[in-house]
Amino acid sequence: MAVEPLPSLDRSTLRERALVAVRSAILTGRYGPGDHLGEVELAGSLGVSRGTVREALRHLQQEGLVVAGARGMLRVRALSPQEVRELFAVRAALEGLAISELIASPRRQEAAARLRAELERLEEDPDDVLASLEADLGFHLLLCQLAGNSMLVDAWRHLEGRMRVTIMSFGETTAKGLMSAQRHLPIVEAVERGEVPAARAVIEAHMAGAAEAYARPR
Amino acid sequence: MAVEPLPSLDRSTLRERALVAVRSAILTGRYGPGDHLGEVELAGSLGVSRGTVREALRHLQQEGLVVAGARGMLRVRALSPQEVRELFAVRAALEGLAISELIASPRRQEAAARLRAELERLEEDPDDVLASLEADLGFHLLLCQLAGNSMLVDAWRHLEGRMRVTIMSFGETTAKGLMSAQRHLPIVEAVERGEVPAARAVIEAHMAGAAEAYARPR
DNA sequence: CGTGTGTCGAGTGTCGGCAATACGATGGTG
DNA sequence: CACCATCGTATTGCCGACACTCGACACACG
Repeated sequence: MAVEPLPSLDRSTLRERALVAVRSAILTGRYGPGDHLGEVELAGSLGVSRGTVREALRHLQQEGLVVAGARGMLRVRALSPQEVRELFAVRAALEGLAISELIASPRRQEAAARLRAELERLEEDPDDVLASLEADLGFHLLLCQLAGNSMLVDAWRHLEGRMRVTIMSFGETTAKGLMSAQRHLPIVEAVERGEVPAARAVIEAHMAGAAEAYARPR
Repeated sequence: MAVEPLPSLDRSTLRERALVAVRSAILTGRYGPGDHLGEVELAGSLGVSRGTVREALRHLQQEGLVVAGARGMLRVRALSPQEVRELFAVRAALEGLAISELIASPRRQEAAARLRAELERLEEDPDDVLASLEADLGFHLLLCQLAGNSMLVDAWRHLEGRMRVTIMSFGETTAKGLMSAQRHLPIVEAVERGEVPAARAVIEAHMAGAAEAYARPR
């Protein structure tokens, strides 16, 4: 008799799978900024219908990864240096909120410990840019999540895709120094010390540094 | 011969029109929180195909006005008091950024004047709740736009729908005092004076007040 | 009487096709 | 040679139909 409790099946819809497929195709550079994302082409290569791809593309459009060009054709978005700066400014505002809510929470020290643990992922393999990016964004997302504000997390995620294209569109060189554990340590320390204004200043400096790096023309 | 310069035609797609139709149906209370939004029913009453309605619904889902319930069925979202507080906290963070960027800009006084002009709309007809809501949100949106940060505007708009359902779900009574010009005047004055920390404090107080009012159970 | 099974209605998921539109090539014309 | 009408093509907008899943209910069977 079979006692093995059969692994639960993948319940995701085709639309969801198409979404992650197209998103990661963009994020890995398979499609670069400005490239045209044709419904028929994508539907063909993914092996699904146009309608399905369409919904995925609309989702990405709302995510800001894709913009409508002439005749409603969708293309991979290219962020101007100005927009990159704006993006990081908004992130700074959101994460500034996160850090002050975190500090105000009773679980502050526990949260700081979680963040400190997350930092280790940044140290693991500094040469693997992809892993470092995941660790970096993971750290900042965790910061938002620990603040316990679901709307904040949602707003942050709304920016995530644009962050990723921006960072990925740079070569390895730029990203390297920015995603080190050392650069993130002050954030954790600020949480531990619990001084809100100082903590916000740390976040703002962190973001300002990144913004300038990524706003430089390639 | 016709010299009348014929009004330019409506070039919006059916999808866009379906989107605003469904959105305003929700916002005006035609569908209340928890109500089921069936594709077939909507498609029928709007006179369009299911696919078209579907895209509109997905958009609203990303906007946070609609959530997926059992078996993928979409329903109008109901925000908990906790979520309402979170929402206003994020708004405070965003508009805090707006106000400080605005103050830092060289066009500060001109912007303050624009805001002051916008205030008048709030005074026009304090008894018309709908108009007051438009004027209120218009004022805050203008604040973000004047900051000249497109990502900020985008993030703010991402919250807009949820703001509207929250406010509309209250009767006239609650909303009245909150949307007065008098309550918004300190914001303009803070911009004029140009003191960033004070201005942020004003915004935060403004949002905190609104949050507590709308987080009260009905 | 409980349990498992078939059936049915309601809904969403997915698809392929037709229509509309804009763009570019092509060829004709002054 | 410049200009313009025309046609083909690439691409999205929109639709109707079929397939699948789920939950509720009835029903036979032990």
